[in-house]
Amino acid sequence: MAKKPSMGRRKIKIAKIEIKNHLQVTFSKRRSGLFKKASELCTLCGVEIAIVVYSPAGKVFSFGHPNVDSITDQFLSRSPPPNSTMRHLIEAHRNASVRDLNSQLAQLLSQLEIEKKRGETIDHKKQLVGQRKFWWEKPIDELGLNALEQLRDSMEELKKNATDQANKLLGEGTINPSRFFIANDVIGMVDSVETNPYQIDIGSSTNPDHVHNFGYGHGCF
Amino acid sequence: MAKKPSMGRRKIKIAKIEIKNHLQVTFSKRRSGLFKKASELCTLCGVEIAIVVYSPAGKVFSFGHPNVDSITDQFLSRSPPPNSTMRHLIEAHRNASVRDLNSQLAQLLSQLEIEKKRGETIDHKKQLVGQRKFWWEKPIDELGLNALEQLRDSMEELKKNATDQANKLLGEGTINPSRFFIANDVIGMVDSVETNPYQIDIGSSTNPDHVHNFGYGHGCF
DNA sequence: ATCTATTCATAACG
DNA sequence: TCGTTATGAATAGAT
Repeated sequence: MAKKPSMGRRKIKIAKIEIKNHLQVTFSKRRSGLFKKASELCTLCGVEIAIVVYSPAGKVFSFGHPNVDSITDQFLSRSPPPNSTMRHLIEAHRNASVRDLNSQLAQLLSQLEIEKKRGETIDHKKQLVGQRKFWWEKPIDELGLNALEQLRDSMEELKKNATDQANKLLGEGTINPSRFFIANDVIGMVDSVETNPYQIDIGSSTNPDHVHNFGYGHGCF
Repeated sequence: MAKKPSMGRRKIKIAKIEIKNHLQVTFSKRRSGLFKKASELCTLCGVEIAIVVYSPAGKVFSFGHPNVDSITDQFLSRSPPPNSTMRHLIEAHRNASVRDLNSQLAQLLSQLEIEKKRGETIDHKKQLVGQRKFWWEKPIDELGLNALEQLRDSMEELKKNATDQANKLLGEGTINPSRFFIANDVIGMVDSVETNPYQIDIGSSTNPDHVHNFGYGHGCF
């Protein structure tokens, strides 16, 4: 056999791939590569990372990692608003217990409100500058916020009770977080929510070191 | 010059680097590498990506969308994908077990992160333009708000499903479900939230003046 | 930060 | 999607 000429890797220009099939392959490969790099960075440097990718098809792929040993707060003093909250949320999430999902959700929603307000502010500026009136704006704003608040409240209550009840049904005298979500040293990857050929192994994180198995599945922070 | 025998790259074990100096260098290098990869993936496949990294020093590094230039505009003018995300989330919620609530929360978190990034991008753009130049670019301005509202709607649905499920669970118990979920304006006493310093006023709805039911929160969601 | 030898990632193909 | 191969890229270690 004279030839096995796989042209091997060839240089490509970084521009949008047009051939759909090709694009799909590349996306898949590079996504894996990216997540792998991220996981390595996590392990090597003990940092916290969150990655979210929206595929062209609208699917969502995400990667997250807990393992936060080094959390200083040089940042806290600098940018107090959303990020610190975020960091807190993530950090807290890693120790999530069933009952705490409640408060975490609350925080999330609070954050949402903040973001929403930011958006409203933008709209408001638009008013000042342009010819936009505020006839529809205010009603909608109030509506949205109010709805949001109610939603938040209800959800908190709901989730609290739901989780409590669920725990009872599951026969948990003592809430043991790790039983459900925790895998502190496990790098979690959340694949697009539906197709999950693989299952994440939550319980047996026997070897924290060699966790390259970001089991495609619901990940934990 | 006779020789420059750098040992060249050597294989390393993927485990936490202890030598701080070394770690810092590696972190820096790999972080940029990661971001570059992300950028390429953005360009090649036209996807949206958000990366947040909390360095061991507590610093925050983030990578938004694409590389600010090429794909940003194109993406911002398009309808945001969050829809499908939430759809999946909601769908997944049907089979939600307590355990899955965790991953869903993670998804929401990620979603929020995206929104925040988007907002920052918008703000940044406004600055560059001079605060009042392109207000006609409504699509861009409204995108964040719109996405947020979609999120809100989706969460309502999520809650609805959650409620159903919770009621189902409670239906097997002795407690009357309606006591917990049927009255949004009567709740107000969520206690598992105060543990968090960043928790904003949970809006216990104790203020009658603010409780308008704009059609969003009647009874259950 | 720069350089080099190597390892790692991956484009094209089956 | 998965495996193979040759090549392009990233980067560990030292300067």
